[in-house]
Amino acid sequence: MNKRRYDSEKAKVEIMEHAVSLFSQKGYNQTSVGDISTASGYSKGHIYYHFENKEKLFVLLSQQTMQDWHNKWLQKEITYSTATEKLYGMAMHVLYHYQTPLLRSGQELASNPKSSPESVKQLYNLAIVPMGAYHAILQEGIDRGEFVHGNIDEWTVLLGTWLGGLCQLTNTQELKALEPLFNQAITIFLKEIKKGGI
Amino acid sequence: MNKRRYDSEKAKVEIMEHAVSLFSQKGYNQTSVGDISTASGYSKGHIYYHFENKEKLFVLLSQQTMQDWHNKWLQKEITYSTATEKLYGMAMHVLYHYQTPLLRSGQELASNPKSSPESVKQLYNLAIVPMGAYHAILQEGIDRGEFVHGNIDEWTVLLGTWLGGLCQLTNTQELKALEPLFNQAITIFLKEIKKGGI
DNA sequence: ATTAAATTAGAACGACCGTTCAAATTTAAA
DNA sequence: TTTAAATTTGAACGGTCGTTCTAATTTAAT
Repeated sequence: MNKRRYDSEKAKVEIMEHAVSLFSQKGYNQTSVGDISTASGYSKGHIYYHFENKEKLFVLLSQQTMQDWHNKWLQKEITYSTATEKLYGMAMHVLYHYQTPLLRSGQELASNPKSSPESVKQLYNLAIVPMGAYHAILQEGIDRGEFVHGNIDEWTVLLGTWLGGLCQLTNTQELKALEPLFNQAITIFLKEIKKGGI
Repeated sequence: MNKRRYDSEKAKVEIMEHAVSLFSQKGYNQTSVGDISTASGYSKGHIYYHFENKEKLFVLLSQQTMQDWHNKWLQKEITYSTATEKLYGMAMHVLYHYQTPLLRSGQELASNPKSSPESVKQLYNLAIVPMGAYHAILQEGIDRGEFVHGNIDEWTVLLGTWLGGLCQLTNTQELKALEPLFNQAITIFLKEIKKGGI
């Protein structure tokens, strides 16, 4: 056994990893700082050395997770050539990479009157990220002549809520089994917006 | 001031009303029995005279709320003559009467490992009620020749998740403003299932 | 080698929460 | 009127949790 050396950054990363996992599994309120301490192997005091409080830690984790999701999408996006393909690709990206349980924990925090308004605001702002991605695809489809001209903002919300609703199924069903459902949603949605009829 | 008389049933009802309101506003974990006691004006001890514990109280409230929603729908349903009309009517019924905040609190309870498995099961069973209502409309549409023959179970899930996703918007937006969105979702969905093309 | 800063641990605190319990009050039956 | 049951209260308990604080340990600079 080597002599232990402090590596504060490694500790911070490990704490964050375990915290994400616990918040996703148990929700915000039911995950205690003690839980994170036990899981990560670092003391409670040490967690407060790295993070101001539990709330700020959670917000940071949520933002990072959402950023991660978006970055992965931007990488995958360039492998598709049409907006139609991108919609199907996005459905799979949401199904497999959208961290539904973590984001739902955010609703727990946001619905608590004791939470700081700033944190609540930051969590609500997270919803803008996926909506922006959907909007970009739809805009591209219109520009490329794949999709008809229509109320793009309304389309964005409709698509976003549908994918968001479908994501709730990931609690109780296997991801693989949900693929046809996600694809079918895109197919139906495309009938509305795609140029050239059925 | 009349001499006060015990009216246990009235007390029970009042406690339940305030509990529903609080669970909806603040979520399950963030609503304490003390909160319900203060709001209803009955002591904590009295709440436990009527209900075994907080968890059972919440499950009862959820079941009653869902039952209520369904009964109201059954009454309204008979005012529509076609399955197509019923779909639009159902969208409005969901928008205005589905108690999204309360039901979301159920996810809080269900995601807590300390919750009794029986309660969790009962909460999950609640989702069957609206799905059953959607299924009935789709079945009727097919039987009446309004809708094409298709995978009715898949349709049910797709419709249910879409309406469920749209309901999340009720947190941040006025109900009235959401009407066009709900209607548009039905319109798009109908393009997929309605007989006779576009 | 000395020293100041960075890092980590763990005890302790104060607050809150779900639940229990014994006692007080009211009701209804005898 | 007496008595037992139903109803209601409020104090109390045991537990948990977020946070703070002090002290110990390690690191890096002098």
